[in-house]
Amino acid sequence: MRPTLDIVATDGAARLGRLTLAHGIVETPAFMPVGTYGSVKAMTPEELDSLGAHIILGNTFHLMLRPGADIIDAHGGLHGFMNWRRPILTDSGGFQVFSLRSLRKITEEGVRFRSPIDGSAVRLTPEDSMNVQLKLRSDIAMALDDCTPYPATEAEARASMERSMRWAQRSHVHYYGAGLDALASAARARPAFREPSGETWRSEPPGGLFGIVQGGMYTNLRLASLETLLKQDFPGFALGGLAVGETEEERLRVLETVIPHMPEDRPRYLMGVGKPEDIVQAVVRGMDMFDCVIPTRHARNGHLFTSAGVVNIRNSVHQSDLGPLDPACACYTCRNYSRAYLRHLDRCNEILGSRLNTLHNLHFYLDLMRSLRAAIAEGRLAAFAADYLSRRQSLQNPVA
RNA sequence: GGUGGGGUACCCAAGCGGUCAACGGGAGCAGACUGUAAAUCUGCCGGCUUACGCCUUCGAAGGUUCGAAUCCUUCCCCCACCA
Repeated sequence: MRPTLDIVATDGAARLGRLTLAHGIVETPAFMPVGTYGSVKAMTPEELDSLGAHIILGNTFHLMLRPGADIIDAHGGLHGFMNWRRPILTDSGGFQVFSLRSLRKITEEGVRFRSPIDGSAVRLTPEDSMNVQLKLRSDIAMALDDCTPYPATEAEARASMERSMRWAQRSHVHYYGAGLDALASAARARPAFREPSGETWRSEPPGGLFGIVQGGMYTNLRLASLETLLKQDFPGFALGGLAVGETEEERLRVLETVIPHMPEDRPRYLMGVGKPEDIVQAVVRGMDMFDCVIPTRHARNGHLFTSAGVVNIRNSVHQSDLGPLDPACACYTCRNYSRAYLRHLDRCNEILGSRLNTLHNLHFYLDLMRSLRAAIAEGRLAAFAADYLSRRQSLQNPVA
């Protein structure tokens, strides 16, 4: 099913939308928790659902290496494999081109990696990535891109971007050509996955492919990249290669340059971003979708987001604090446990600590998205954002 | 009572004449983390000091030596086995 976006309301450049996907509707602006290995670390699907997650991420590269696309395919796709019935977006492996750059070599054909698991040689071409994503049957697949590192010279950024554009075209041709049709009919012919409980269910066929704008911090390259992608019929567009070390000013300049040229009727996805204030800044400028490991990873590292700023629950000041993490928070963790207990769990390396912290941080992020959507619906986003950003600012630089 | 093995910083533990304020772990304290090789990583971790550096440490007390955590003597503790 092709992803389609209905704009419900706008407020300045910001949009409130309903993104219809094969496995359900996603209200935008949306935050997508990251579940690299077919699991949003420490969370069950039921918990994600109760937190209000409408869509989550999976990763092509890592799932291809382990357990392999065929095992997931045999479960009717990633949905059946991980028991998550709502939409899934899969990253193409493009981020691993960036994050695993010490283990890979780029050629025109694609990327050759040394597997981070066992060191063996792994090939990932745009066609390989599409084949895997089709087998995962994600609602949204991403084109294989070359995520440009920062800093990069203009020549480097241009070469990288142009390669991403050639790969995007190959991704599109393969995904919508032989791939999608073949997979869709193969999926229809295969018996439904039978769960251990006895319940059977058939996952929907793959959904659609998003293109990814690259070009580093060079606005001319960014615009050229978008222009190239627009020549093909992508149902959505992403901005990649951001939040890789650049300044906020540079990132916002790229957003403000590119967004006005993006199709209004297609979802806009800012990949890998970010901190709560980064998301607010991007929503104000017209972005619809976000993902980031920060809420989940930071949770496991004791770094918790609250209405009064960031709390490092490992710090000794919380040792005997009987109060909740955030009195203003309605999440399960804040309603039931003291800071002293959360610190204790962290210090003892108890799994429950990771779970309660993750529950809280994801609640914080998803609640922020609900607030942003409400503000857009009510036409008061500018005031909401100004207030939010100034409050965050003052929390980071307290006036002693 | 006898024989053997030990006592090192908050804990465990290496070191066995100088390059030792003393390897490693752990604990403790702080920091980092943005499409997850991350329940990870980094720094500090005897005292004073921003640092250079200085001072006090390796069961206790003596001794040998230019120099001792390291060698010798005595003593005090702990462990194992034997009586």
